[in-house]
Amino acid sequence: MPELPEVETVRRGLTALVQGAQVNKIQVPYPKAIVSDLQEFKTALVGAVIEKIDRRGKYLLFRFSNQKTLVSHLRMEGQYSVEPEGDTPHKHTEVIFTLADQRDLMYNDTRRFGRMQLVETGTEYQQVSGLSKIGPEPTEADLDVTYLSSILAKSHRKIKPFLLDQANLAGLGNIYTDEVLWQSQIHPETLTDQLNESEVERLRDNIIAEIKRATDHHGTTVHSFSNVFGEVGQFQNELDVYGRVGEPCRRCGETLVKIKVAQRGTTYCPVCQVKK
DNA sequence: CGTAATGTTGCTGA
DNA sequence: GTCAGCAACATTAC
Repeated sequence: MPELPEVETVRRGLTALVQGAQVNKIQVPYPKAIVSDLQEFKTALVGAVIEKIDRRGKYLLFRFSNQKTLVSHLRMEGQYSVEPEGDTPHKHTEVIFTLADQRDLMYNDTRRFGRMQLVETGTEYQQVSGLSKIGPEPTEADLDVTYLSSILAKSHRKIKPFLLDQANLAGLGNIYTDEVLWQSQIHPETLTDQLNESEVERLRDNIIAEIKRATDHHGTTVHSFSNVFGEVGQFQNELDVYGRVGEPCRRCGETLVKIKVAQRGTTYCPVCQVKK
């Protein structure tokens, strides 16, 4: 479930808890979670200090003192937690970083889809496939309206899969895409080259505002998301369409419907969001 | 039991 | 080259 606001919430929690901590020992009960060489992963990180935790799109970037960067993607249900050293791992604990201050940083993943990759700091944009062609962050500073307008015009896809494609812009997943399209009054199957100038501007502004608002609410918890403190998000109370199929549209009162677009469940208002 | 679920990658064929 | 569709990854919940 983690989209950009959830990953950013995790990043902030990790920063508060483990920035500056040194790794003493690493256990990997689920080796498939490590995409890069497992031995190298362990030997390089033991003794290293977590200097900083960055984020790009839905990727977490742990910056270590020895010029190594641990790239971590939570995919569907990856979670970090910090426990006293030696606490029993959870059923789905995949990686345990024992810290020099007698705590364990655990990575848990019920779906086992999340992946980690260790790279030389600075090479992550070449080394990590998802980062090599990632689009701009959905922020006022980075998501330029001219850029967005130009790639929309060049594409012949439906707007929903276009927005989910991290190469176009980073950070949106199924939930916020449905929300932003409802706010912008755009049908999810609208072809991107059919959007007019004012629709593009509206879409951009809504994307930026929605991601910021969801981050301010510490993300959305619909199935399992919680931050490193085990706390759920607050934004699920603010959702207008996602998870509200059969309920009335908050704008016009019409019953919201759910369809499949590019194999993804998609909820929208058939009155407010009309196909061209 | 069948189906769907939040993400990403890679393949196939049009 | 572009795009849609599908499978795969592995598990849980309804």
